Amino acid sequence: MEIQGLPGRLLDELGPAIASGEIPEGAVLRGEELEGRFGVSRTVVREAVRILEGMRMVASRRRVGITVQPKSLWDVFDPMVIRWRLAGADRPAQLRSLGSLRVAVEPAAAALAAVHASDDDRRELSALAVELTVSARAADLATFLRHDIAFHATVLRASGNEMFAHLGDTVGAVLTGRTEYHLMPHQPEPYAIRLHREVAEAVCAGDADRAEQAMRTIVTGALAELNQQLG
Amino acid sequence: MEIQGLPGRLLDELGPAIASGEIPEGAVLRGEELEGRFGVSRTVVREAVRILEGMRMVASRRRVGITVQPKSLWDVFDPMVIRWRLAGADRPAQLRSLGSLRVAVEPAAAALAAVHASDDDRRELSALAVELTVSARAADLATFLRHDIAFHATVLRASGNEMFAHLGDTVGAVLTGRTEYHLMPHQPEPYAIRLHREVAEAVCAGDADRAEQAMRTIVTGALAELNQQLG
DNA sequence: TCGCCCTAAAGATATGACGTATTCAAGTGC
DNA sequence: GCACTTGAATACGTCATATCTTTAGGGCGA
Repeated sequence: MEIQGLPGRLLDELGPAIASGEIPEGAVLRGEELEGRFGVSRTVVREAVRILEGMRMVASRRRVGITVQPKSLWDVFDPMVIRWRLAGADRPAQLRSLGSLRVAVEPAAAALAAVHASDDDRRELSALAVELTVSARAADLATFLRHDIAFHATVLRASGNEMFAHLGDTVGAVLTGRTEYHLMPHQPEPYAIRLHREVAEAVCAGDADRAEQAMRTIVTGALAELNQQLG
Repeated sequence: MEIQGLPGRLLDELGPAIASGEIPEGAVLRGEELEGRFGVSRTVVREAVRILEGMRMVASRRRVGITVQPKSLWDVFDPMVIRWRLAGADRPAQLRSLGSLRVAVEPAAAALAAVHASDDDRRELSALAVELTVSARAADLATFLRHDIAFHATVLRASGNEMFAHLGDTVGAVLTGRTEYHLMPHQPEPYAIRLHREVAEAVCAGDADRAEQAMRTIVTGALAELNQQLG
């Protein structure tokens, strides 16, 4: 999943630093300076910079250096960018953006899943709904989170739309970030659990409308809770 | 917008070849072979490969070579990947995926735009709706397409959600691809034009529900038409 | 003051050398 | 005959250095 080798480690330094604004938009880095700062060779610096350039976070121009691009140009859908922003000062804004995206996408994915899901998908969804109920009742937040992530990822994957499917990891990151944010205060609400069961049942029954509605209730609720948490 | 220099040109060769399946999933390339095939140095090959690795289209392992990853791992939201797939054999599948994404995202964006749009945004939207009407009546498909792209991009940007905003270019690519696909047959339907005007009016009036509904009608109609075209 | 040209700065590319992980197979022992 | 070990071949990973290309910015002249 991660970029390997020294360029990867350089990215792990530079990416978060840029994403958090520590290296501000418009700042100019020089390749030679980075070589010295991180004690790596030119090759490594250039490959790392190329990757950042690929996500439009920096632009490299002769005679000028490597300039940090304005945020509005970044590939905000790149999983690495999302991870970096969630880990840094941008976390609230990133959670809000992702919250709206979830409200838009997940209900649609649930509706598609009700039509296109394979038998395996439906079985897995039912099983996850049960496990979700169990771990919630046991107040085991860690496994609850794990199953919750798997549940949403399964719905997205079962939609049959590759682009929706790829948001599975992103949604997982949101759920993780959200759980970390309010520091696992209390056990999950029974109402939310019931909605997850309803999504699973509706998908199994092929009822697109009911699946979509139930999922919409889940994600709009999550967004409302998020806005409340963030003020 | 494009990656510059020789690595960029290498990408323009490799990316489409992989995206179209000409270089199939699981295929193994050797760095040295690419040097020879394209007449460039190791430096260039490595930087291009790093970028492809960043989009998870290839993975480079010692003693093995550069292997093409399965499609399911690709960063399907990366603008470059989308462009390559739209240009090649994957175009129908990519258009379908993007169609569903539009149905999910654009109505939500229109609703948000009705609440968050700036005065400039509202003015621009109204102007574009007018120009859309004019160019449609004149059967000027080229400028109609240009205004249509600008219209949808403006709604997405006006939503205030950075992730929605970034889908503007992607939607533009879809509209362009769609126009090319059925070879600009007849002039745009008056009904669709009226819906665009309605979106603009609703956003200006701050009526989120009406904006969302009108936009939903537009994009579901587009998706239905697409499915009909593709069989 | 304006515009052209020159120079130096910094990235872009090429190349040679060495390091290192990984695969595959030969060889050895049981 | 089979399994385990070990070593060599291979292809990427990294570093260092040299040369080319572009271009910002200053200097020069009209």
